[in-house]
Amino acid sequence: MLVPQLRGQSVASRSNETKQRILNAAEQLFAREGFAGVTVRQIMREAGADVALAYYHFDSKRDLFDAVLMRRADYMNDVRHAALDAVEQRHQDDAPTIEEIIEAFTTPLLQLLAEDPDTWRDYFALIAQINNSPQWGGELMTRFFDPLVRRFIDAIRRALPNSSDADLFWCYHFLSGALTLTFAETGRIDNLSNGVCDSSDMDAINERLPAFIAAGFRHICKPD
Amino acid sequence: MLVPQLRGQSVASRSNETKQRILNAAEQLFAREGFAGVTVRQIMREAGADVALAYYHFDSKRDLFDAVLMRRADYMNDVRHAALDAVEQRHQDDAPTIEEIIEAFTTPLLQLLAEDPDTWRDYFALIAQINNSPQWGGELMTRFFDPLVRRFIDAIRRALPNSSDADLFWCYHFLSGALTLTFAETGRIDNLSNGVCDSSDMDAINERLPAFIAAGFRHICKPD
DNA sequence: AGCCTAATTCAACGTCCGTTGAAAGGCAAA
DNA sequence: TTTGCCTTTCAACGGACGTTGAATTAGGCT
Repeated sequence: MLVPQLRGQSVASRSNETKQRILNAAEQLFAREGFAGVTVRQIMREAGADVALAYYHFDSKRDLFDAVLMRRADYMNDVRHAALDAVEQRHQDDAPTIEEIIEAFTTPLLQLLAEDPDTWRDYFALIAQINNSPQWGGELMTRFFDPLVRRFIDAIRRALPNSSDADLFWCYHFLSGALTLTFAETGRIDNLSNGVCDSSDMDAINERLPAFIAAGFRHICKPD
Repeated sequence: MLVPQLRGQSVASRSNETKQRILNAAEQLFAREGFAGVTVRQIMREAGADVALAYYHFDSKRDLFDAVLMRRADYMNDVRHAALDAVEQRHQDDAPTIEEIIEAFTTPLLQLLAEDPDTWRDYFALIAQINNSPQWGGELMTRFFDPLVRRFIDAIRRALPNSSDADLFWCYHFLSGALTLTFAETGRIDNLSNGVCDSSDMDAINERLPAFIAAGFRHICKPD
């Protein structure tokens, strides 16, 4: 099948562009106010398009919400899988340290932020809200992130042999809470510290979060 | 001024009872669906009272939301202040360990859950959502919890002398994320672990969370 | 040119929203 | 019994909600 030469802009790409504009507007607004706090009309006003167009490109408000999540989930998972690949590549004979594994879980997020701050800031804020919501947390986090998370926990299990599953899962849960709050950039730490700390200071986070978490794992996950 | 003998139920106490019924319904619903995900009509249906009554007892939906938060915040802060008092009482001459301080921050929450599970479960879920929301996180957490949190950080500072403020605030931030997610009981860890772990298993949390966090503090907050 | 399909606009649907003013009920004081 | 205050009900307001069907536009194909 031949791909036709496109003069100017094809219909399909025009459609995809508006779809992305809608997703961008939705991502930003959902991140700030949550699913219920945003109306389809607001989103389409922000996207500069007619309300009905939302329902041409997506089945429903809920479907649009899922599409916002889905759009970046695969890429984010790929980046983190690649980081863990690199660690395992480096340690084909010996075992990596937990620090290296945790860093493979966290530093890709910092890289994404460095590449395209505005985009990923909103996405991470959205993930934080979902992770902490009884409504979405159980289902959506599981759906989008379980395979990656399981692989990381397996890697940590090998780095801390004979740890119990319960210890590993609980420690991952603590990691998950610390990580999502930190990347949500709610402004909380800025207020609490009277400006000593800056939510968006990624170097400060990179210097502390992986080491903090690794120390916690090390302390809890010991051979039975 | 004389307090009149009340035959049956006084007007004032009748009023306070419905007010509490409204707050209970609001707490439960806000915890599950967030501020915007709940309507005043839903709340009043759940509370078994007329819609307009919400606006007799509270100024607005937002005011009701604040009242839900405020109702338990003072008591919760008192319990945690008392726990830290006890630690400082025990260590008037020597310094307490970080473990003891962190436990004074976390175990009161477990006690509240043991006393009245249904009530506090919803409240903690609500706090978790607020803490992770860009909309509320900065302002509300600061308003309700800053004095207590500052006192705890001061105590940790004395237990880990010469730590930098930035280290202390960041480590507290990680604690905050881990703690609020853990007490939110979203069901996430149950799914992830295929039932190995149980969100509501407070013993499992008590055995791991304080030790995990203390190890993190110890590792990061070292003399300059 | 004319057709076909995909993309977009327009106008509207029924429903529910947060909120309010006025009326009704209940109970203590006089 | 009447008065007066506190609490609760009733009915409604204007507006915004999620969603839809039909009409319009735009662009590639023959």
